[in-house]
Amino acid sequence: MELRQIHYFMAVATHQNFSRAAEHVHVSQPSLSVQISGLEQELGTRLFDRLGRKVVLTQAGELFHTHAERALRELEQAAHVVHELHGARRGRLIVGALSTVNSYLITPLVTKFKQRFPDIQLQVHALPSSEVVSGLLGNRLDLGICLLPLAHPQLTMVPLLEERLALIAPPDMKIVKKRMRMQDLAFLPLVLMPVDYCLRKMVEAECAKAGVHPKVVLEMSSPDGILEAVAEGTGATILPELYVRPRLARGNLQLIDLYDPAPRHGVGLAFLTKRYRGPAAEEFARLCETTIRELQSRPTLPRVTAVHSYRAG
Amino acid sequence: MELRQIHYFMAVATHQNFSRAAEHVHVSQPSLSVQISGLEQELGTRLFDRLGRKVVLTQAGELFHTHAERALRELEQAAHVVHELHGARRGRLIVGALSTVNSYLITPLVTKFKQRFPDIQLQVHALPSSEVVSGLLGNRLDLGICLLPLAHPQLTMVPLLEERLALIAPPDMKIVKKRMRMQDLAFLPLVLMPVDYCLRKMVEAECAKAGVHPKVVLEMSSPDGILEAVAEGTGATILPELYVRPRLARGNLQLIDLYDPAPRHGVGLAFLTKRYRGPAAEEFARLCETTIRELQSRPTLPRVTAVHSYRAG
DNA sequence: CCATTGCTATAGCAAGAGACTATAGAAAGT
DNA sequence: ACTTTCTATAGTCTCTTGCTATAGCAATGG
Repeated sequence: MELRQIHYFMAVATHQNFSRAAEHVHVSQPSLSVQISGLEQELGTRLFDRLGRKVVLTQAGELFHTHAERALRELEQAAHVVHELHGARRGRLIVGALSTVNSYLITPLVTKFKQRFPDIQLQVHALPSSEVVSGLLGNRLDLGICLLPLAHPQLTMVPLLEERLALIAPPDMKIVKKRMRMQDLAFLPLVLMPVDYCLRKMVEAECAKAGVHPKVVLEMSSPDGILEAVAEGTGATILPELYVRPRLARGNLQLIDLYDPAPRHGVGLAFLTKRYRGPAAEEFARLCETTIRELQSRPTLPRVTAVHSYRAG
Repeated sequence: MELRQIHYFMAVATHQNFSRAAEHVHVSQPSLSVQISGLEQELGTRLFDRLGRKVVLTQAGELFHTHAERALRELEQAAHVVHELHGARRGRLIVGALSTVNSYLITPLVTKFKQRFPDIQLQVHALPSSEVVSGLLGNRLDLGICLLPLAHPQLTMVPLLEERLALIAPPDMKIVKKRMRMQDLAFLPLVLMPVDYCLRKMVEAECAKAGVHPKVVLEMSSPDGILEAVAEGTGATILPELYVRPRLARGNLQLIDLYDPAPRHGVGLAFLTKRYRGPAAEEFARLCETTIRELQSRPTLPRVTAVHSYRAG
């Protein structure tokens, strides 16, 4: 059974006439006759009664017609949904992002994305860098935002920005200057993430580079919780500057640059190299870069208060 | 879009591997690759992510898959129902039959037919001969049983039987012999069908042949009503012998043969010559002939009392 | 009653689509 | 580094399908 035969069949059924049906499907009448009779032979039954002037469906033809019509509709639908997807008017985009990046980058990004592609189902999961990677490899994520450097044969990395870590101290803590050496951290009580967290490991790595051993007085698993603890004077902490900056507005925290060496790390966009990402993902990636440019041009970003319709699991 | 492409697509989707899919659909791997990439090109999107070891559907592929699967199911169904029809396990047969023939031939015939083809939807309409013909020409009937002779260029007639008309008289009417000349009808009060009925015309035609003018004392449009009137002594009537015979059992009617000339007419099976009739109609025609042979071998047929599930409109 | 018209089926020929073999090229496993 | 596994490409050949011309059949009109 060939799709061509089905199309011809439908044409004859509607026009009740081989010659006109042939015109309608842009073939010669004999070609159409041959195809129809081929179909009839394959099915073992006449589908049309050739009654001289008119051609009408037999019972078999009628039964066949109902199903054939539905089949063609389904194929049309199949092509249609794919084209909708291509125009990004349909589809699903699953992104995994570092939780800190999530808070300052994703929030405005999602707003823009939803404006442009209101019908794309967007999911943004806050995940540690390792799970972003495994999610990409396991095909559970379309895009990932994770730490650099990362060299994996199956993944492509696009560097997005450099995150600087800054010291966050309670307002009453007396700091000599607006800057502090990494070595001076050794005498400071710190509130940090638990040891199995990515952010903690990064802080420890930076301290190790400077040859200091941080004095941890409290471990909390949520960055916001840590900031509250700091605001209450429990100690200082070290967090990505971009993450903390919008939270400084309330005035109960002070931000101190660290140096010698300045703690920083790259953040990049990752995806499976061989995987076809689709227009929605491409656009998301583009929006990432423009959003970052905007963030960097406005050092003190006002807190975004809009409610976003994305799920962060 | 070709059906071949859809089949190959489904195979790759299920096996997640081009080579094995190719084996499964009995083509070489390159042929399958070409077809898939042709489909992708036509749709403007990748349908599969070739991830080295595995091949998985893209989002577009998944969307396409659901519809493609349904389309294939519909086509399977289309072929299936046609085959069911071919095996006479499905379908509809619409027969138009003369009302008199209807009563004695169709009743046992329907019983047999329903036994052999329980799933065929059978409709038997009691119609005058002219409407049988127009019904066939208008494609509203699959088969017809009508009067002979009938020569129509589009219709094929198969003679089935000769119906003899007989005089039916009340039991108290004194008849000299069991036979009566047509001429003697002139003095008999008759109960006949109204003039626009086929049966009435036939009776008048037979009388005309014998040169007599029937004396009609009552007109009724139902043969059974006529018989009741005759039984009550209103007059005699003329009806097909086969129709009346099973109704003689009650003993309130007597049947007298007519002769000189014997009134008779042929009855035949009719259908559109060019129309494909299908196995159900073929079988119905065969059953007609066997049933008639049975009827003629048992001159006094017992009244069939079974309830039949056919509609007579 | 013959000729014409309208429609479908068949025959023969030309072009194109698809299938196959061989092979390149990339990635995963040993 | 080598081998294996898998997909993509190139070239050749065959089969399918399309086309034109025409036969054949029924209905219609002069």
